[in-house]
Amino acid sequence: MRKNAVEQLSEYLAGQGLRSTTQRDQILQVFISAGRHLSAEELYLRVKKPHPGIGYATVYRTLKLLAEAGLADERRFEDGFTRYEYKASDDHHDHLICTKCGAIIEFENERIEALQQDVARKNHFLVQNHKLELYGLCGNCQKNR
Amino acid sequence: MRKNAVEQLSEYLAGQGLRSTTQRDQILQVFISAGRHLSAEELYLRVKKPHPGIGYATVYRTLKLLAEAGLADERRFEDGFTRYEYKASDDHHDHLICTKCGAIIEFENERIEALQQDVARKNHFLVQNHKLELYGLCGNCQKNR
DNA sequence: ATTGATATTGAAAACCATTTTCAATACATA
DNA sequence: TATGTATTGAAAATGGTTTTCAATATCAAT
Repeated sequence: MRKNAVEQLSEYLAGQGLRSTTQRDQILQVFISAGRHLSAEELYLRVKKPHPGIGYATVYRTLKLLAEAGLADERRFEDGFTRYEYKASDDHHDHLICTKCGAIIEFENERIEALQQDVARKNHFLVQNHKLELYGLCGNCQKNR
Repeated sequence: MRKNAVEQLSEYLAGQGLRSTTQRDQILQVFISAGRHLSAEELYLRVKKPHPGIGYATVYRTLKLLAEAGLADERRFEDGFTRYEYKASDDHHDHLICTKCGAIIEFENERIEALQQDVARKNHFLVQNHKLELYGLCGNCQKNR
């Protein structure tokens, strides 16, 4: 876990006139130490164990907050619910998603990113954000089909 | 409208042991003649005018059917609902989406697609499908900000 | 420290796009 | 033309997410 993630949240909150709370800090810590691509419910279940008092709604609210604060990325794959992942300051990555077993593999590719910028430029478009997902079969699922 | 879209649907239905119905044909025709990236509700409203008897659920059901039949692509952008677009046999394209005015610009880029295949290959992954969306500001919205 | 204003919380209810249910109807095969 | 069943429309249900609301906690000012 990044040393100052909790601080980073505090700063964001202070800057917005919002308040630091123990729940927010606790949720953030569990979020960071948990695996990637968690849904709100998955995080809720993990948070419940060490902090049984925390409610469902607070987890939802905190995840949105973390996204606003730049500490999390919000992603909607095709499985019906929103997943969040902890966002290190500068890494951007995309996803390979197995349609059979649900495995999610991350990748980065600068050349693709560069070509995206070309496309945007040609269309007088200013990119703030992007999303690239390749759906298909992972190595394992190709064998065991 | 492609000459034989209705036929194409009929063939799919027959092949699956399903039935052709006037509603399905009517919805398909409105779907094709309407603009792209329609939500179920938007299509429902357009279908209502010439065919007031058709119900909401039937539009939903037919859109899923068209997707299964290969006549439509189902896409979830970040605005909360599923959008469909008529799928010509072989074109694949991706999207630039304006976060301010909601405009959707389509583009194709073979070099990006080729690089995607490279990434997949390196990860022993077999791509069935992909999705690339660039979110940002369109030319107009950059000016009028 | 104490107070006061108000942001936040947990639980339950509300939301809302989408799906399902169900009785009535329409399609396709014999 | 009759028969079995897929399909329909309307309404209810579903399910992830958001909102409501009274109780509580935070923080700035005292």
